[in-house]
Amino acid sequence: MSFTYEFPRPALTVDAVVFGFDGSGLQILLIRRGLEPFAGQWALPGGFVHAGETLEAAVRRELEEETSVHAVYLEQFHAFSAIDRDPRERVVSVAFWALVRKSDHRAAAATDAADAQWFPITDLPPLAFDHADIAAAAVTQLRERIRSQPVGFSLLPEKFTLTELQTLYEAIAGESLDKRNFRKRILALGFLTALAESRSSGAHRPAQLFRFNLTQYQRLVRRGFHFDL
Amino acid sequence: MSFTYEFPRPALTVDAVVFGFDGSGLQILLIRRGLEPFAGQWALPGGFVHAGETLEAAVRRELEEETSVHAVYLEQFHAFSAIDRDPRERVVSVAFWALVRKSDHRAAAATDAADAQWFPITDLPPLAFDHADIAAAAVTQLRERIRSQPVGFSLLPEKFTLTELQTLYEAIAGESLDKRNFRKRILALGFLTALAESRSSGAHRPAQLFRFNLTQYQRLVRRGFHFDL
DNA sequence: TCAAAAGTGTTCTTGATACACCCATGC
DNA sequence: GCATGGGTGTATCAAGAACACTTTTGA
Repeated sequence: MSFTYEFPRPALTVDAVVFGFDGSGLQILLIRRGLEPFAGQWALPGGFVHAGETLEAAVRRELEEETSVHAVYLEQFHAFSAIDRDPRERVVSVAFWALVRKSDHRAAAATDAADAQWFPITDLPPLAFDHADIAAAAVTQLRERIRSQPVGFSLLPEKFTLTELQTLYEAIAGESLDKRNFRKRILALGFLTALAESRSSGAHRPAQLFRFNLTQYQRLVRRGFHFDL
Repeated sequence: MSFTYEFPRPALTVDAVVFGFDGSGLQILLIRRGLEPFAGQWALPGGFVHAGETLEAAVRRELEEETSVHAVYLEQFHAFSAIDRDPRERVVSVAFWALVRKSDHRAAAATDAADAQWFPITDLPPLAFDHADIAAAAVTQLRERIRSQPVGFSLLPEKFTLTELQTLYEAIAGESLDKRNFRKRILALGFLTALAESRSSGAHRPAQLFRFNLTQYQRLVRRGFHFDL
């Protein structure tokens, strides 16, 4: 089956910058390319958009095929269209960033099949195509987004401690925060629910567990609520 | 000349939501479609992306061809990919929003060639395709953006009064602002330069003119400055 | 009993808000 | 001299920043 067109069309792909959190730093999921160009190099997961699927469906499919991770949160952020970004032909790529709960995904966490691997954002290998630019843009977006949207929770387990949450925010912001002020502010927002449980992890006082209360958050938003940390 | 591909490819277009300001309200530039589908209906300017041009180049070309306006500011904001958004074939469109100085463009202001026309954002006609969604998304983005980026100045003449600037901010935010507080805040940001001139417009005290000082703004940004009105 | 992380309040400073009158001009 | 929009200051309040010690547990 082949298709004929009047004018040459740019091909359309999607690429995903998948973020994970290992308890101390932010990471990105990369795959090792098998084929030329850039064979053997690390790249973002992604691929061509099929004619019958939306961009988001294409990203989800590619993520499933190439890395078997399930993104909790997925958001489109920019289309990259430099003329020579792919040496083979003209390709425009719509980039997404995604958040994954590594804790939920034993499979994803263990995607050490040598062809998919997590890398700390502070220490990425050389990337194929313009993927380094795409990854950098995604990090910038995530940094901005976390200040005003409750996206961070998609990187943590359902139940988490305030210290874990703070560590995550510090990893994304790239600066350390005052413990008392962080707790005051985040609790004052009113969409964290304290659970009856706590979790002990070593020779010290166990930590109170919390979860993100989505319905409460949505109720606040409907009342015109918005925050800026 | 025709081109053959292995798999059907979604076509790629760009669409532009062009904002202008008439001194009292925000407006969007629309064109009347000549061809089916949606012949005779209003639509956003835009069209197919050629193989040798970036997305931004494609928008600028289409804007020039269809409306002869020159966008001072142009920013990509979202790719729209619903399967059936174009009844003819599969089309993915990358949408941009653009800011135009109507005051500079006698031509653009006079694009009343019946096939391109300004409409107040509060009173848009029915639009072709999913263009109403695209326009709504652009307005949302502009509202958010103006709070933390000095984009508004691209809608005003180079020289403007603080009252004009305030009226613009009020039109975008959709709420009225306190005159003294607005002036205090906007001047405290430190990137407006007071000119030696003033402008009189009727039987009252003439207004001081200002201009946006781009180099000063960039200097501030380099020092980590950011604002949130 | 010691080490290690969890948890907690107050003071001070800064920025946001609310608010009312005089000024310069053209008619 | 009057109507019209331009221009200015202060007092109050709320939110953010700085800062150090006690608690609970396991080893």
